[in-house]
Amino acid sequence: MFSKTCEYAIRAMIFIANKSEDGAKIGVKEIAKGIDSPEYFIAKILQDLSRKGLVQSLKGPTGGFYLDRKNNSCNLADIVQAVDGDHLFVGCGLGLNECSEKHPCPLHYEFKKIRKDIHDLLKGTNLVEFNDQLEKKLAFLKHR
Amino acid sequence: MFSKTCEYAIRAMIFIANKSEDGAKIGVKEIAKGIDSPEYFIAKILQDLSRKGLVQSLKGPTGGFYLDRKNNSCNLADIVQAVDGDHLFVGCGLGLNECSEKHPCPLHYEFKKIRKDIHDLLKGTNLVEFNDQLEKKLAFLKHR
DNA sequence: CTATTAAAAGACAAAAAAGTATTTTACTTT
DNA sequence: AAAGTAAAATACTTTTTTGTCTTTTAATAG
Repeated sequence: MFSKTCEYAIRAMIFIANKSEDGAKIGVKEIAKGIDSPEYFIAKILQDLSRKGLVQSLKGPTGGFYLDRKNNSCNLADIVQAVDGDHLFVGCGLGLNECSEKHPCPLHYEFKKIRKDIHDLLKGTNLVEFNDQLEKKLAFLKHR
Repeated sequence: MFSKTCEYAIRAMIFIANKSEDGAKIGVKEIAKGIDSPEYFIAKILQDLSRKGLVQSLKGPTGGFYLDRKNNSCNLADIVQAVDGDHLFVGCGLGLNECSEKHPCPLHYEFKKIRKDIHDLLKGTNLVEFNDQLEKKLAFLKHR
């Protein structure tokens, strides 16, 4: 569904949203531990998201990653879009690059609905939405 | 959603189902042309599906790929399962390998529904189902 | 101002996926 | 039986994805 990069990105963003509620900044090491991801890899991913403005960062001591007001209202579709592009949302399920209403693949209309459901779900899901569940340990971002 | 291999596999299987309605056998070249795929690549994919019994094949002159009665009732989920495994149907959307009702990722329940929809759609879609549309050129398996 | 800290940038490496080519095997037609 | 055909098997190459490491830049604390 998502690329590995994108999976890590979503988990990291939820993690940061959760940990930086009070304006704190979170370092790469803590994030990597918190979501069970390779440290250098998630660093690279976050740098990319930072360049794209989905997350804020600050260098130096007490530095780290955090979200500003705008980032907080970011939804999961924004992250997927930034990392994997819109392929999942608009691409042909069978890989035809000319698939359209005028020239549909056999599954065009069926997939349209699925893709819409996925997009609606992600678009309607805000980063901060999980803070409660995470705190109460009703949901998890790592393996155990 | 699917791997490239799986996309080609589905398109090829639908193509074969369509072309071998009357028991004819279809060669790799014709298939590759019919679905706009790399010839050697689709050959390899079909050999794999043949080994797994999802498609029949015969060597030599007048040889090629075709479907027997059983294969005809094969649905798209069977193909996806054979090529990509069950990852799409049962895996965690965020890549946690220990994701479960007892230890859910934040999106576990939402994804559960999506995955079920995808599975139901594929499971409920038979190969031969598209013969009509394809013949009437209401649906296509290649780029133009 | 200096030392330290942490992200940014960019180069590198490994693994997996995608794609190609060659040789072997099996079947048919003559 | 021999020649020709088409899939099977297998080896190989390229590209993409995933993951790691080193150097540079920017911020802060002392």
